[in-house]
Amino acid sequence: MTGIVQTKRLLSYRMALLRLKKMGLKKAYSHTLSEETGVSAVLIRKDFSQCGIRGKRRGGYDVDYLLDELKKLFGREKEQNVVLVGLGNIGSALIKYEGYRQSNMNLVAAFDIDPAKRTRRYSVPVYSLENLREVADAFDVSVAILAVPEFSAQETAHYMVENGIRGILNFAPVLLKLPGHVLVNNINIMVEMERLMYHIGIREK
Amino acid sequence: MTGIVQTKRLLSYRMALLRLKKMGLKKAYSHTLSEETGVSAVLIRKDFSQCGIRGKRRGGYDVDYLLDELKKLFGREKEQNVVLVGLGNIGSALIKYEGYRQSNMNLVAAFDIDPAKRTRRYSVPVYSLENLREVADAFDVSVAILAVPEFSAQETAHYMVENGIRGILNFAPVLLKLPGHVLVNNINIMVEMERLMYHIGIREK
DNA sequence: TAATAAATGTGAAATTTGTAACAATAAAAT
DNA sequence: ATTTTATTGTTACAAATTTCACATTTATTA
Ligand SMILES: NC(=O)c1ccc[n+]([C@@H]2O[C@H](COP(=O)([O-])OP(=O)(O)OC[C@H]3O[C@@H](n4cnc5c(N)ncnc54)[C@H](O)[C@@H]3O)[C@@H](O)[C@H]2O)c1
Ligand SMILES: NC(=O)c1ccc[n+]([C@@H]2O[C@H](COP(=O)([O-])OP(=O)(O)OC[C@H]3O[C@@H](n4cnc5c(N)ncnc54)[C@H](O)[C@@H]3O)[C@@H](O)[C@H]2O)c1
Repeated sequence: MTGIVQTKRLLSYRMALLRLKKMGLKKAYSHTLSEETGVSAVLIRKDFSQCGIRGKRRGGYDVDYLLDELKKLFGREKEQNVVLVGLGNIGSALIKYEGYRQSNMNLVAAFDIDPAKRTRRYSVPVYSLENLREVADAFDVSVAILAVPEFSAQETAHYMVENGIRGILNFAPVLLKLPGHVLVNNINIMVEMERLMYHIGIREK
Repeated sequence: MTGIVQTKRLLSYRMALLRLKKMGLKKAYSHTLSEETGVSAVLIRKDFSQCGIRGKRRGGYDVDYLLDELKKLFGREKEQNVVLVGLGNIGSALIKYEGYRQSNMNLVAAFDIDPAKRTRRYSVPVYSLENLREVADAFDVSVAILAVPEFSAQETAHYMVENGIRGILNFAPVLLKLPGHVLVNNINIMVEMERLMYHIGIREK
């Protein structure tokens, strides 16, 4: 995968391919994938080429082969267990989400500081954060979703890292300050919303 | 703002500044903002410089001045009304979110195809999509959040655009095919999750 | 007041990312 | 069998983004 930093793009090809496969397609052309992902066809071919993924000239790419190759790049051999911290608005949406399996991951538990949230209403158990180490050890969890309020995000993240978490998908709109070995991926919904509104504004003029 | 495409970055400065201001800070240095946003200090200075925002050498930037300037760039004069389409897991998290105001926007209504979702439980009314045009006209709405299932996203988006929507924040993991004048910003939570897991995997080796 | 230190501001260089042009190949059509 | 067409693969180019080096300014200290 020399030279490509854009993991995101390859992952979006994979998603599109899964859709196409479900629709019964056996072959995919770079321009098909382009339509599905919004990435230019040339760039798609270049990405594949750089990853050592080859198609047939005029014959396109074989869908199963593509998915296999992408799986070699991204697919974790065993299913990856993840946990969710914070069962508020966003958290309870994520705990009910059913799409984890498709990405070969598995939500095994959630955690919340509020005892009232620790019900058996969900398909996975909800604990106090004190149990994180135990769960992380038992299920070999190193990745977590963080959906706690802004003001407690830093402290909570710190605690999580102390207890075995090395990767965080962070919904709180703050930059987490954590040891260098920890990887954070931020999702800032409001920034995305503002971006949208800004760019629409521009066009008005 | 010549030459900057990275609206996202400027918006993240703004968020950080609001936090710093709340904490009582009057001055901000590029390295302070760097710590808060993860963007390098030089780049921050360059961004500001290119936007015509000036600091004081050795004195840093005045927080209020910065916020004012950023408001000139991003701030819509009047509050922007937005709507939400799809009141499922994600949708009901977004309808309860309280942070819209901070970005000078206002969620005025939600829409769902399922009559059971059209309760008065929320602080904004929930309608059938048929009422979209009416609401959009009444509240001058041109931006919407789309949180319907993957399979109905395209059709729903199309309908929304026919009824006055020009900007969509899309949570469904598909590329929407819409007229050129419509702007879409995609949030793909599972791709972000996979990205995180992939990059953690790399480090293991 | 002079010296020092700490910040911003910026042109040039380096890096990264994306596009364009076109050669190579395979399938389809004639 | 030959020609045409559609598609991949690649090299060179262009654009954009980011970093580097350092000049400039201002505040602080001696
Ligand atoms: N809800 C949204 O639509 C939305 C939109 C954009 C950003 N966000 C961000 O996502 C994060 C979560 O938002 P939300 O609306 O779900 O918040 P919320 O207040 O509804 O939920 C937060 C949950 O975290 C729990 N919690 C608090 N401190 C904790 C701790 N130390 N350990 C474990 N659990 C703890 C609370 O009990 C609560 O259940 C926030 O940072 C918010 O800014 C949310
Ligand atoms: N829930 C998550 O954590 C999560 C995570 C990643 C991605 N997503 C994506 O976000 C989207 C929403 O997910 P969700 O879990 O909230 O789904 P959901 O099924 O819980 O909710 C979808 C809602 O949309 C409504 N709806 C369906 N068709 C409609 C139409 N034509 N017009 C108006 N409303 C309609 C349904 O009645 C339902 O209330 C999906 O595309 C999903 O893939 C969700």
